[in-house]
Amino acid sequence: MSQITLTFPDGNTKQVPAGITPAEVAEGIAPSLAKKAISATVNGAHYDLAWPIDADASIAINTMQDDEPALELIRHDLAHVMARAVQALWPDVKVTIGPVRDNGWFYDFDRAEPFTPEDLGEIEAKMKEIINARDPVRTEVWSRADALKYYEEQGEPYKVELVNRIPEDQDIRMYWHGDWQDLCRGPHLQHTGQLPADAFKLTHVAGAYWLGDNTRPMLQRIYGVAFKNRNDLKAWQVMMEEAAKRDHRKLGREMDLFHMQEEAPGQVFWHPNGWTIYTTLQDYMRRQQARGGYVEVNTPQVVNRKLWEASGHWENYQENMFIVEVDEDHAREKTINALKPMNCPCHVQIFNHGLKSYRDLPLRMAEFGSCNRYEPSGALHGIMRVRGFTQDDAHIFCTEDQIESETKKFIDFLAQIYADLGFEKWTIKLSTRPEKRVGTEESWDRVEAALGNACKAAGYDFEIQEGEGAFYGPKLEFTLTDAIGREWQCGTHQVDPNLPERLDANYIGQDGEKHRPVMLHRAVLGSFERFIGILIENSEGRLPLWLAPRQVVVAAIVSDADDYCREVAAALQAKGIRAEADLRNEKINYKVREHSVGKVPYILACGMKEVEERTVSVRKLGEKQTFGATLDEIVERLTQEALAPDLR
RNA sequence: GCCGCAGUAGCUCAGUGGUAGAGCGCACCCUUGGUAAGGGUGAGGUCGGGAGUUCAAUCCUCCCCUGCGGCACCA
Repeated sequence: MSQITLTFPDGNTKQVPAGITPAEVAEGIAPSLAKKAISATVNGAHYDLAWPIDADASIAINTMQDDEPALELIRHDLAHVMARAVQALWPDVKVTIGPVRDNGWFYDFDRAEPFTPEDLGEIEAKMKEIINARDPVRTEVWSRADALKYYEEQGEPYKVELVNRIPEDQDIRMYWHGDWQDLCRGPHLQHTGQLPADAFKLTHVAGAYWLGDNTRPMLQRIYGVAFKNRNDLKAWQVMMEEAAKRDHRKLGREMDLFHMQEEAPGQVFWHPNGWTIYTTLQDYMRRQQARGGYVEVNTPQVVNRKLWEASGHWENYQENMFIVEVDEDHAREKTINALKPMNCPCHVQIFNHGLKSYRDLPLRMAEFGSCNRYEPSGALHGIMRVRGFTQDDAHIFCTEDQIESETKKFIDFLAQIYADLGFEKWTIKLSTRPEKRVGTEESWDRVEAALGNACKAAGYDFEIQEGEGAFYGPKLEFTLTDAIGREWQCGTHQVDPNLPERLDANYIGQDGEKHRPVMLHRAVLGSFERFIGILIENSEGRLPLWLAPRQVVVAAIVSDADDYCREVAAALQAKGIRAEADLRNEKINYKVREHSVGKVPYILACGMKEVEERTVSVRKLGEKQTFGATLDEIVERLTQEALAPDLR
């Protein structure tokens, strides 16, 4: 048998027979390592301990100390253990697929009856039995014909389909957990006893389409989470509770920001507090846009179908549009209109009004554009996914040569805004040409390169999302990370040569001839509704002072201080601070608690001591320690602190 | 849109085949209290909407609406 050379992480090499398995390699190093081993990393690929190595390779034996392979295997093996438990409890259930995802895994089953929460408890118990049985995990490579025959006999139609979907040149691998078997590419642990019986939890059940295709049957999906040990599971549970505390729907109620009701699904009733955040943010964006060289416009809500036909929305986007018919009784003839789902066609109308010269380009046209989209009912979520919303939208009309510099300028613009709003960490994704597309290869080459170059020029790396661009052009997506590590895609920047073509936009070039401009669709926040939701969740309602709807409450400790409290509040209000006096017949404890729960950044308490000294006792949100300040000092301090970041 | 779950006072929730309760909030009274809930009294509900079963429905059945968790969607 021929020899191969294995290279270990410490640089040592060893001659071994070809076809050796990582399990044997581990055994050769130390029997204790062989026992602890969970998998191997061979030439960078994750290997099962039972897979033979046929050629020279670098190898590292993994144990539970190695986080990434350990979690991958724990979650993946638990997916199989769960499927086995389900079939043990309900033999008629058909198994499908069960990948690792997020902090755990899911597995989809075909079962007439949905699973109940009680079922989940039973499944968990059965899984623990399986883990405790320490069943060996075995792997075998089967022929396609054998696999098909086996699954047909077993009555597992989904597995038959999966086998048929495996590419011809790929091995068909079967894994046995004890006497239960599943189709899987592996790798897996040595035996189920390596799984942590106390560090996993089945979380919920949900419907999911087979292969993610809404024309295929809906299956029952069970989600689970798993970690290396019980403490990590607990940490995850704490994290989930933290996330629940930040829920903007809950905070929106507690802070009296907005409400929604069934007569207007997917639309927001902004209360005074919430609307203050909204307008403050909008004022800030308006100043930024003015600085960024944008002109602001405003366009109609209800627009005749003819324009949507011309723009292509009628054909491609009608499902998502609110259609408005005007009846003969009211109009001379029946017309069909739609609420605008996007602003771009209207912006082209403004561009087209009057002749444009190359000297007008780039023309950056911004609108706080109120749009309505008939989003599918299941998609609605608080103020994050709504049917009526306002975008911080703009379209940059420019030449193809200007795309790169305009893109860079936009990235700089967006970076400043994200920084001002407290988001330090964000990433860029570049989506490239999809399979179905318009335009020449050469123009896609040029435009994709322009976007990439602009990112680099602005000093940012980007990740490529192959084939995820729009049919008319590539796009950049800007995703920010919030305080608890969740990601939100907000900013977008899309190159569109198509709409100017469809709506016949043109400008007169230096040569005196008509030319077609390109449009860049771009947004920084996305929508005010969603972005405010993100701001709330990111800050847990503790918005920075300049954005807080109620910035200061002046709370009277005794009623003899009422007049002074009014005076303090008035002095702050005179400086533009959103201050109010709380003169209610309540104890200071009560007032402090209520305004703390209400996330008011500053409480200024005043009793007779403060009245006599003309001071205030300052309590900052989240801090137990109070401090004293004179009236003049606190007015000066808060006036400075309450300035928007761009006005400091 | 699809699967599952839910909808009772402003909020959080309990409850029953004979039309309903708590805590918080709200109003009024007492209390003037020094940094996260002082005490008392009171008002407040077509039990999401419609239909059906029943002597009787908030409760059982069906349809619809809305919300929640996913899936799909996000030209």
